[in-house]
Amino acid sequence: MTIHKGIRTGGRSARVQQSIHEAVKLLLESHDRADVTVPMVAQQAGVTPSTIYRRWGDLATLLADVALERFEPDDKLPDTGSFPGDLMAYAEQYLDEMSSSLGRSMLRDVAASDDSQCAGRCADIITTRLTILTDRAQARGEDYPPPDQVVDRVFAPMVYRIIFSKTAPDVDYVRQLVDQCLSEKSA
Amino acid sequence: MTIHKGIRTGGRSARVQQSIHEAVKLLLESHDRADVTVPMVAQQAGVTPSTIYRRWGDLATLLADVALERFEPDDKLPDTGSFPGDLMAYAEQYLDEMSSSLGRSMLRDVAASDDSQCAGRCADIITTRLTILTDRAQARGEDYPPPDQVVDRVFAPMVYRIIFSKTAPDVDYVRQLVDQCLSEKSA
DNA sequence: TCGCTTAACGCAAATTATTTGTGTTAAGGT
DNA sequence: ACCTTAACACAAATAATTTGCGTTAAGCGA
Repeated sequence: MTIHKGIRTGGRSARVQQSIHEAVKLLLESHDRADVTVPMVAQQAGVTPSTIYRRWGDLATLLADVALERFEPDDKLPDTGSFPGDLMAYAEQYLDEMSSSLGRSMLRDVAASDDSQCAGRCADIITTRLTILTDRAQARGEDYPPPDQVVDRVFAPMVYRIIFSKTAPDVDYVRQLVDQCLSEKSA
Repeated sequence: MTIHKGIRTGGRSARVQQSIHEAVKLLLESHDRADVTVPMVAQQAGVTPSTIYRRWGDLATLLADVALERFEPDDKLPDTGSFPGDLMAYAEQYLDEMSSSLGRSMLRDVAASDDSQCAGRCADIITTRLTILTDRAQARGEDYPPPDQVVDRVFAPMVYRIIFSKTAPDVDYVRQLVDQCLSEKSA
């Protein structure tokens, strides 16, 4: 018994949603983000445009939804044996994924989403993953900063520069952020 | 002799641009950002839609352009007599402007802009204003952090929370950011 | 398992937004 | 004052979005 009262999550609906998500991802590889349209996605996915409009409302919402799905991690965070190492590895991986042209536009799509749940979930993903790292640290008996502080000191600056700066941040910059974050009190 | 080679910046062009900007600002007060359209703006401004499409390309670009104009400060930064006071005043003012529903959507519009110059100028405005504050601090003989560090420590977290967090940051949070930023070495 | 209800879809017509071709106006330079 | 042509208005052509309605099948309960 599902919790939802009437909203259908499986069967054909699930297949349609998946094929539309796939279509977006496929089109985004060969086309510029600016010239992919709803009818284009619909044709690629083998559905009618009205299906997409009825479900997502507009292209921006759909793109944000797909981007969010991509942010959802499928791989485990590598355990380097120490919190500083774990954090550095995650931060570098995040930079690598998000500073690319595609990652950048995905970040923009989510940021632009007027649905506050969408952008919120994006932030939740980072916080959740950081909590995994701090849990590990605690289990090891290490000293560590709270996840919120890591967000402020490392990920917020990184995301800010990716979105607003003309030049993408490099690895050295991220290392600096992590080092500075770790050389402080745990509040 | 203007530097531009053929691009017209005055006379009718300037009047049309201004009336379109005014129209956007007016419409954004009574309508939700999601349901203002190009033809709607055109009618309000007394121009034809094709004028807007030819000049800005699409609604998103126009909205980002108008938002950027609004970010451009018309008032002077208040001189409180010390760098900590100046910075706190500016940070609080920024929070006040950007955490409103309108400010939030303006920030999103600029962030979503695929024109890298647009988002870049948004960041430049902050850095430029911070440089004014550090120049004052230097003239007073105060110790102060470099503008880039203030961006990382104060404005990046603030903007990140405004865009991605479900709940807007409050004044206490910003005060904490400023305090923490100032209690560090000037790198 | 078998119906029942209705969410989600396809299809096509109606509406609205965007692009494009052409003529006109006036900004910026000579 | 006189060119050149950027920027605009207008309207026709195209493309995107919305909407009405019939059909399919997901989720639910007997």
